[in-house]
Amino acid sequence: MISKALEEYLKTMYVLKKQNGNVRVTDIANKMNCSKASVNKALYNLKDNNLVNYESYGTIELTKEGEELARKILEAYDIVYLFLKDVLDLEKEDAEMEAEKIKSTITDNTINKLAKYVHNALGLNKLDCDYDINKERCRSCVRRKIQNK
Amino acid sequence: MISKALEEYLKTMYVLKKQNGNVRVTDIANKMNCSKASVNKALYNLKDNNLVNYESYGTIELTKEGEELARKILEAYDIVYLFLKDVLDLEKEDAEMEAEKIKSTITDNTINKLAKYVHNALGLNKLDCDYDINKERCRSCVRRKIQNK
DNA sequence: TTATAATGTTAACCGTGATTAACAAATTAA
DNA sequence: TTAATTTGTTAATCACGGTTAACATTATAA
Repeated sequence: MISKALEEYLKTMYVLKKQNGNVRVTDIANKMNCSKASVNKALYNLKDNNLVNYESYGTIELTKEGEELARKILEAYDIVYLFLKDVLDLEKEDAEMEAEKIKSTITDNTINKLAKYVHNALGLNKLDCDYDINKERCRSCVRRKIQNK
Repeated sequence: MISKALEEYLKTMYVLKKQNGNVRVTDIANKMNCSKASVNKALYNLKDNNLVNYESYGTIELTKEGEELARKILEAYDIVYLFLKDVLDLEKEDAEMEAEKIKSTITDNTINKLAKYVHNALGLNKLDCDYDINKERCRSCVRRKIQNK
């Protein structure tokens, strides 16, 4: 089990890869509002956990395992975000911030139950996830999560 | 704003006071599964924040401010717990663990919205019983619900 | 092609929250 | 009342996640 902090780095790398096609220390640092030194540390830590491949000054690549975990983290975020925004009726910005924190603390089981609940509360066709990275992936992952239960 | 770790210590002190009538380093350490040294540190840290009164080898007393914060923390826990257990249908033990973590990360605003939602979803007393940290009504409403289980 | 700029790395450091181990103080039992 | 036990304190240390500042490497523009 890696730390919540490392999960955040991994998630950001995954998103940047989808967005830009590549992943760079500077971009991660900008996105996460931290120093490049911190990113560098995190990078080698994730490498030790077999979640990224990396050599000094080289390209950052998520391993298969790393990608799976990143996707899982994003799915959790999506579900919590949807709940906060569309069920609890939080403002978009608040929902984003809170989802980020909550998704880092709860178990898979809770996420699953929440997904089910969100699905029922909102209706299958209306799963309107406007998480800005990748609408299709996000929507389908939430739907899949829900339908599998 | 004190840290989540310190909030936990404060909460535990409040509960022990209610339970035993007094608060002791050893009891806190046992309840929180940590060393007495850690409790001691936390104690002086809370003292610096005017949340407890304490002198070496003396009795531990929560200040007015400390009691208020402790109550607020417990209220947040109750709301989240109720949601997880009775709305999401988690097992009691899971709901307890998850509520502990979630309540430490979310804002008052989210707690308020969640409280409102839980009240509606479970058909608790009055709709005008808006959750509010300072409203005794609401707290007792939720407490009653929890204790009925 | 070489200076300059951008990018990435490393070392030394900080705060927080935890630990253990040795000690001090207070309480309890003989 | 004194010895033993329990309770509380302190110092030294650790891991983690972060920082800055100096440096190394790579990329880019003249």
